[in-house]
Amino acid sequence: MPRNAAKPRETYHVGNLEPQLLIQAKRMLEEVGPTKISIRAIAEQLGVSATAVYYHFANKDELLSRLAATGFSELEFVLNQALAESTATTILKEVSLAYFRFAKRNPTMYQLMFGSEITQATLTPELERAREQAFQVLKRTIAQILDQEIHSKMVRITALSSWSHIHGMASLLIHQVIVLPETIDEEQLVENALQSLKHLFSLMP
Amino acid sequence: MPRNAAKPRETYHVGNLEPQLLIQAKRMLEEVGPTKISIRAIAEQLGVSATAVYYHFANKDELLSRLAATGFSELEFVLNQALAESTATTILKEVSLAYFRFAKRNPTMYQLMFGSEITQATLTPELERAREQAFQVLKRTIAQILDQEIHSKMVRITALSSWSHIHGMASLLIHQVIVLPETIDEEQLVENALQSLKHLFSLMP
DNA sequence: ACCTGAACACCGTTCAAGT
DNA sequence: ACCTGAACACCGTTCAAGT
Repeated sequence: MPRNAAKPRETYHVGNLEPQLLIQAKRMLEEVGPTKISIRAIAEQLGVSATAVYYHFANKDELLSRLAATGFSELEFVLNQALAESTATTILKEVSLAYFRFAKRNPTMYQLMFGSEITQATLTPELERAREQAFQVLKRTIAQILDQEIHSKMVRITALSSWSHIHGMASLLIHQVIVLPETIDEEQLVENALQSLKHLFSLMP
Repeated sequence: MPRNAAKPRETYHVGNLEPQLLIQAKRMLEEVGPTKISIRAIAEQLGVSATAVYYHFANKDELLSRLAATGFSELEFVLNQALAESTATTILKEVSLAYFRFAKRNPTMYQLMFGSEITQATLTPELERAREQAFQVLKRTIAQILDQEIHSKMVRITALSSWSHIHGMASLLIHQVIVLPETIDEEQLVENALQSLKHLFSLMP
């Protein structure tokens, strides 16, 4: 018995199967997580044979890469939004908070985007572009704060370092390596994380 | 044909299968990565039936958890070593560097330790303890720098934040989200990452 | 151009049975 | 106490064939 009611089609041809596969894949990702997502199950849920998938995607890796790419586009969007709405003094906190919120609200997608399921062997150009564009927003943010050229080495390493910080927090929380009380205020948490590091570094040479 | 020559035993009984399974699992982890590790293959390589594994481990999750726990113990060890060998002015850099090096030298183990393969459903007490002990070293490091009680809230959030930073860097590099030149000096990289954040935060309110 | 069915080589896990 | 064999319900992927 299938875990989900198959919806049998009347027509042999589906029409626009490709986008439907991505939509269903996303749904399944949210339900079962990045490790248990399955091509056969996705196909079955759409009432289509498993092999139909292979007409539209080279393999599972490519489908997942395409899916992850949409995640990076969404992330880029929310970061750009935060950047646009922030003032000079709050810019780092606002962008970091937007990043953190995206991760917390889309944990399975975030795991897919940064996890081991997507091998770099099959890295789609589309995925690499989407990733790079999201990182660009972080670079713009940092360039603005530092008041330096976006292509400078200084901006690059600082953006990388700042990205690491917020990505690390998101990652540790999502994987439950650290557990915080349910009631915690996300804004306070990000603010505290930034301030505590500021203080720590002020003590260093 | 098996991908690895099975070594048939003469005796029915193996003796100490449990540790051997963990050793072989580690070997396989390093060869094929955390997503492709397989109980059947591990058993076959030891010349033992796949079901023998289930006498020693409840399931795959438990085996992987036990394996990950050894990773956290090793990490704890190298962190402690760095902490012991560092001076007051270099302590943060030294511990961060030790952490970063562990991740770079054991990428598949690191992926397993922080990835999606281990569900929190089957989180072994052993794994939780090992994790917590590694984190304790980071806390001790921070407590020393801040010159505060190790159990204070301030130490906790700062250690968490600092851990996020270095874990984020390791994670982004291992997953090839960012690619650095082969020739890069790890010590310089960590130093630059710390310094760039110090400067960034100095510009914030 | 787009999809199916059968087949292959894998999985993790169970259960009764063997030593 | 420790291990095996057969069986079940899954996978991803290929290939020839159908519409």
